[in-house]
Amino acid sequence: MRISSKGRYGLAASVVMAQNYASGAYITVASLSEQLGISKIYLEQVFSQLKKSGLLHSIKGAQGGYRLARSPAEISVLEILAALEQSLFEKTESSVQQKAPEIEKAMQEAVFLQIDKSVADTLGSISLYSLTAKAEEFRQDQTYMFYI
Amino acid sequence: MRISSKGRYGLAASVVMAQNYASGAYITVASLSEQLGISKIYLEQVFSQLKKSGLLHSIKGAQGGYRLARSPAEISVLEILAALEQSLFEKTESSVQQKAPEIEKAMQEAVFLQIDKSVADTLGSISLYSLTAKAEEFRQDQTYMFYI
DNA sequence: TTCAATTATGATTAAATTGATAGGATTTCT
DNA sequence: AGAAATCCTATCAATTTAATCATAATTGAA
Repeated sequence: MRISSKGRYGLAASVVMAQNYASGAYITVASLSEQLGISKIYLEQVFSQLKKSGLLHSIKGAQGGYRLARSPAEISVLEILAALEQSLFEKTESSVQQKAPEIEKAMQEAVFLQIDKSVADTLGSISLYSLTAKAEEFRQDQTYMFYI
Repeated sequence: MRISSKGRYGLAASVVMAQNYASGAYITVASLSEQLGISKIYLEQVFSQLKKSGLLHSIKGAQGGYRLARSPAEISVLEILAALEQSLFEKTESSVQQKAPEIEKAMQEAVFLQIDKSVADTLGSISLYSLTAKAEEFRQDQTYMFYI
């Protein structure tokens, strides 16, 4: 399934935020942008949305930046993507309501509702913590491969 | 999750095709278009794709039309939507491969692959037959409500 | 108190996708 | 021959997405 750039960038940036969470430091968009190779002004918009959704806390001005509002273990990938991917979570609208309402109802109940449930279930069960832990594993594997 | 018009139309039309499968008749796009209140020329495109995917069989010319290539019990909603919704089944592309390959890998494995799996699982387990049966239930409920 | 660093916000642009229409070519039954 | 269909390709408008730009507001520190 296609996840938009906004979602992918937001997710990747959230992992870096999680890696820095323990330190309590506030991270600037500029440093994330460089670290991940993402346009800074675009990432600003992404962070603005994440903040609006209550996932980030920010401090303005010099020495300011962003910080996760909660611990990575208490943030699910569902929340992050829901804040950024409209189309992934909006309800599928009606198509043949007028002339064939019984088909419309059946599709809604048997198909669209089920997809939404399973996606929400799947994403809701992945914490930002576990995602970050997995990235950490990969990082170490890579280091080994590099030095052998 | 947003399912495009193509997907919704194709699914609804497939239900009608399933309702007619037992009769062995070939159904025209024109009649489906009227029955469902969908633009005929648009539905033609939808059917062209469904045919290309092997879900429909067609006969050209006068008295021609379309027919399901297999019985509704042997067709899953997954196959129908896969034929019509590119974005639902294309792999999510890379975002931060260059600068943070370990985060990219973790997202792919822990998030994107899992969503794809659960969607495919869910949709693969719904047959066109069961969807049609559900529509039939709703139709009967409606009839009762109408005459009481 | 000024300056630089930073978030915050809204407008703008360009490209891609989607939804729909149009026209005609081809096939086949009567 | 003519009508009824599928088939094919091009086009258009609207929407969404990705990215940029400009600028306001806030704040720490020299």
